[in-house]
This record gives sequence, C-alpha cells and structure tokens, in this order.
Amino acid sequence: MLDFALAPEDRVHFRPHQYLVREAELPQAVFRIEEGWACRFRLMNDGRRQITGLFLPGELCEPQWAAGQRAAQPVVALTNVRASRIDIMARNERSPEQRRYLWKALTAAVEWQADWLVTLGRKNALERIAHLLCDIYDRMSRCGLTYGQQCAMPLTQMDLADLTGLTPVHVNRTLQGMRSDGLIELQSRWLRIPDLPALRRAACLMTN
Amino acid sequence: MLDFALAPEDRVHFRPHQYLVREAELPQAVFRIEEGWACRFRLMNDGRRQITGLFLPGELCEPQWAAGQRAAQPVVALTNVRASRIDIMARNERSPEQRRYLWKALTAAVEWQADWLVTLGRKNALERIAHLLCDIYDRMSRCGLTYGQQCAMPLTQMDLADLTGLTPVHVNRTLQGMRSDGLIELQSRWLRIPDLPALRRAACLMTN
DNA sequence: CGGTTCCTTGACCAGTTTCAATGCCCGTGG
DNA sequence: CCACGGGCATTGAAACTGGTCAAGGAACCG
Repeated sequence: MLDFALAPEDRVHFRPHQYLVREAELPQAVFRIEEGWACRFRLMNDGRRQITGLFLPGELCEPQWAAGQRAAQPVVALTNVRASRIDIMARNERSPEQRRYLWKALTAAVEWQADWLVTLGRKNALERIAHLLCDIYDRMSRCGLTYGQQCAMPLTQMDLADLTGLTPVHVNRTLQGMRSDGLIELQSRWLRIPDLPALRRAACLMTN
Repeated sequence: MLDFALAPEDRVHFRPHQYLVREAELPQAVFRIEEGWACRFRLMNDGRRQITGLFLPGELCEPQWAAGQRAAQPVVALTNVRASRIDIMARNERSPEQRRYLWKALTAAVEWQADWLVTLGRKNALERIAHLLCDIYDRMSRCGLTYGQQCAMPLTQMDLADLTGLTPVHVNRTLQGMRSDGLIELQSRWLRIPDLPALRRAACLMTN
C-alpha cells in the first residue's frame, strides 16, 4: 500500500470523539491510520449531522490537505485511534511517486463519494446499510483485518445513522430485519457476513 | 480560470443525451465545457438513476481522467454542448502549473460531493432543490452567465429529480410550492431568484 | 399537424421519522 | 460487592414526507 517513503514523523493517538483536525484548521500533516476508525463529517445549524468519509486502518486521512488547503470538514476519532503523522512537504519537493500516491488517494475519494451519492440518493434503508457493511468488510479485508467471514465493526447505531442518512431508530429496526433474514450477524461490535454475495445483492452492488 | 496553457486540441460538440464518455472507456482527453450543460451519473440495475456531478460552462470535465484511469461513470450532455478537448499529457511531461490546476479541480470535486452528501443524506425536498438552484446560480455567475437575478436553467424536472434523489412528481410539487412562496421564478428554462439570501436560507447554506 | 417530451394534478400508499419509554451493559465510586 | 449513572439498544404508536400509479394538458419539433 504505502509503496514509497512517506517518512512517518511520529505516532499519535486519539480517544473516541477526539478531533484529529478541526474545521478550517490548516493541517500540518496527513495521517495514516494505523489502528482504529475515524470519520470526517459536516454538521448543520440545527444539529443534523452527516458523515462524509470514513477512515479505516491502513488508509490515508485527507489527501487534499497535501495541497496546503484548510480542512473543509472536521475529522474525529470514532474509536481509539493510533495514527502516523506524515508531514506535508512543499509541493515542489515531492517526488513523482509521492504525487502519484496522493493523486490516487484523492481519486479514490471521488469514486467512493460518487458511490455514496447513489446510495443516499436512490437506495432504501436496507440497501444503504447493506452497502455500508459490504464496504466496511471489503476495506477491512484489504488490509488483512478480516477473519473468516468476520471483522470488527465498532460503529454505534448512531454512527451508522449519520453515515446512511437515516435515524438511529430506523437503523435499529433495519438491522433487526437483516439479522432475522440471516443477512448479517452483528453483536458486541463484531460483524459476521454468512453470505457476502447475498449481502452485496441486497445492497444492489452488482457492478461494484 | 484556465490560467495555464492547456492547449485546446480541438472543439467538439454533442447533442442532448449524447455521451461525452461511456463507462469504462479510457478517455484520451479532458473536456472544458465552453457552452451547454453535461453531467456524470450512475445507473442501477433496476433503472434508478443518480446524477453525481454537473458540468457547467467554463468547468473542467473529469480531472481524474488525467491520471489515465478509466471513466468510472459515463458523462452525458444535458443540452447542446460545445467543448474543448484537451489532450492528456503523459504524467511526467506536465508542468507544475498544470499539475496544480488539475489537483485544484479534483479537490473542488471532493468538496462539492461532500456538500452534496449532506444534502442527499439530511435535507428534505425543499432544502435539496433550493441548494441545487443556489449552486447552479453561483456557478453560472462565476463565469459571467447571470443577468441581474437571472440565469439559464435548462434542466428538466426529471434531471432535477435525478440530481436531488427525488421523483419527478415530487420535484414538480416542491417547485410549485417554492414559486408560490416567491422563492423562485422558473419558467421556459430560465431561473430568476428574487431574494438569493432567502433561498440560501431555505437551503440551509449559511456556512457555505 | 401529429407525435414526442415534459409538466401538472389527484388519490392512495409506503417507508421513514418522531416521540416516548424501557431495558441493557459497563465502568466508577461508595 | 453492590449501587449509581451514562451511553447505547430496543420497542411501540402515531404522524408525515415523499413515492406510486394514472391520466390529462401544454409545449415543442420535424
């Protein structure tokens, strides 16, 4: 993954609900998440909240900072997080490999967000949650954090609601339904997917 | 806007519903839209459609192609479109200015999509449509295409529905309501916004 | 003109939200 | 060791937003 020397300056950690970066801050570094989960989100005046990005172990947190721009959205830890600070070099000191890597991370963010726009715009509760759980499972497996058909899933139902654009109550009911249909097993922050293709079908993820 | 020499190779045009790029195609160029509107979208198996990006005059269409990747989503003309093909240079032949420009376009796409995730995830019909119309008006004014409080708005109600994640019928009813509240005047593909701050308020766009 | 495409309207229905209350789990402190 | 408190999950009932189906009308184009 990290196929070039982004010299990790130092290790940092964060507790749940602690900010990695606040809104409009000028970040000095990008983070590579070593362990734990974080998200970026936007808050409306009346308190409605939407999570617009999820950061899992092994992933780069906010490549767009590398342009030296202000963070448009805060990033907060969802669990305990251990991360590497990677100092941002001046643009003209970057190697071609570094540029390519940052570019790739940014285009991946565009793709993920486009998928997610479809999910929020056009899918119902079951399809949204199924999509999210498939996504999580895939990303966890990509860095070797799945065990058999299982992986960690530390998000609360409120987190799930803020990701899927639903209410926590409806997330709860939908999860119940998925459990009783045998689509998932989810308990004590641990997810098991007995039949991944079935879950992907439920998420309308055939092309994906 | 186009502050460096992206030598426009040639001019092309497209009729409504004509594809600028098909899915999984390897684009040879990025486009700069000179006139007309286009969008990128994703189609679900059962026909549900979600527009994930809108391209207005003066805007760069799909900077991520510059990485030489396949188009993850098709791009189609919504009106008659006149555009400049800008051939994609090999990565290592690009000037720093070119790189900076492409990076800026890509981070702008990430920001727009994040805003749109909030809208699709957390806003109701009125707020969604108000947001969209504000966005359109802002972008049109940015390239001098607004006249007083007016600008072109060639999208059909079905297009609006596919952007906002609603049904055409509900878009229609919501527009009626906005008209009778005096929030907008919209007829024969022409939009007038009597009170932009009021519309922004209706869209919950205070921070924005 | 004739045929599309787009807009409009009505009646009914379904998925999701809201409000409110209860219970569970777990860490902390007496 | 047990009581307390806070965060999280669960459940029910009622209300509402937006979706579906269906039909009619207006505008536009060759």
